[in-house]
Amino acid sequence: MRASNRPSRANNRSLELRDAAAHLFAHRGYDQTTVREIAAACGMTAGAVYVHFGSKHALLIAVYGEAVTRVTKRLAVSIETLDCPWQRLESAVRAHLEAVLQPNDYARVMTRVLPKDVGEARIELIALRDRYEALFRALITELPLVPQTDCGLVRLLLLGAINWTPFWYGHGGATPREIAQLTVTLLRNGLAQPSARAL
Amino acid sequence: MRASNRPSRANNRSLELRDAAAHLFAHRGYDQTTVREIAAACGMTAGAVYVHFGSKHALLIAVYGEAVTRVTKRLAVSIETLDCPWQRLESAVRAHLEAVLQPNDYARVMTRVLPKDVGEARIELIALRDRYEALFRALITELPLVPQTDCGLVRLLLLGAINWTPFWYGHGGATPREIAQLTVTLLRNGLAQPSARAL
DNA sequence: ACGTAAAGTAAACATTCGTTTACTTAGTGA
DNA sequence: TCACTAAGTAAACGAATGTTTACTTTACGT
Repeated sequence: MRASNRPSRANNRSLELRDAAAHLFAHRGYDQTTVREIAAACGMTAGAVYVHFGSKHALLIAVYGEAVTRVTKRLAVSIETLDCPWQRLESAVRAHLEAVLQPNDYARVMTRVLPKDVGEARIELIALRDRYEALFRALITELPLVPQTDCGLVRLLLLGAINWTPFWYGHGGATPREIAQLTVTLLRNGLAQPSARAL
Repeated sequence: MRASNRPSRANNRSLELRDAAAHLFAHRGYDQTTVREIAAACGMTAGAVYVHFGSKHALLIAVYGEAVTRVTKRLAVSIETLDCPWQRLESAVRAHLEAVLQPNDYARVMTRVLPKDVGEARIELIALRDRYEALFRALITELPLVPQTDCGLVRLLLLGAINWTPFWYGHGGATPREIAQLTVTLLRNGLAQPSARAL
């Protein structure tokens, strides 16, 4: 009746494998990471990976799913106490940036491996990502924008700007907080000198 | 003395190869494209590719260089008759988007294959890309922005937003012209209702 | 007419990769 | 104790890849 310390057998090495895969996918990309490397990172043989995951694709989907779950949770927490729509968006952008830019293996996979590059697993990855982007859709819908603004287009431009950050972060010198501030200020007020502001 | 119709020998199949490589790199990515496919697209054998290019990496660098040259030229033409800094930027963004979004093999390579994914050729690709991004640096420097704006950061966010467009273009329904308009309007005036505008 | 050198072929080379197979180990429940 | 099953290993498989080699073709200069 010792159900609590039972998992001596179910010593889930699956999670260990998933973490190792996340680390390698994030740092070297999906194609450049081999199953043997993932296994070796856990002190195992390549064959043993297939006891836990049916294929390399299945491993990627597991990593990607966990990434979306984690960053979704983090984002939800960061905005739950805020009321102002602009503040909520800025906080969400900042949470996203911190997740993506800090050496966070799971979050990095979301921007590092592109759904287009993984063939069969494409559909499942896109579904996972859509679930996440819906959060931003909601935040943007809340904003008091000038009439007839294309909210969908705004969301896509915003996500593009922040999804691209991993490719230059570090060379700019700006922190995630500063990037988030400028991004949302830009979205709200623009950058033109007030005297030169026009339609 | 028939120097004009001489090139029956120098029938530059190198360019033919480069074009085929551009097409395949743009549509399937660098890793997923094989040397044999590129050769077959020109009705050749894989071995013949190495008569013209020393390696697959060299072929990529040739494609990438040509891409930068073409899009640079196109961008320069699009802004040469304009004076207003905001109009110049909008025209440049539009030219960039049209190049990247239309089925233009060379321009697509610039956003489809990421320098990080190609190992040794990384340095040369980054140098080529920097040359292009310097054009945007100049356009942004011309803008009458609110004081103490981080122009570098603005440039990176802008390029991120438009570099990411290939991943969603077509699902949004917007044309390159509309995307460019919204992008620069956003950069200039922001999107908040005038009544709610604040620092 | 002839030698040369570029252009191209066919085939093999040497890896590398994802995956499978046959076998071993060890903890568990009855 | 004993059969059962999950976990893991070692090795091989089969396909694909970038690249090289040896050989052939062909157009041009002299």
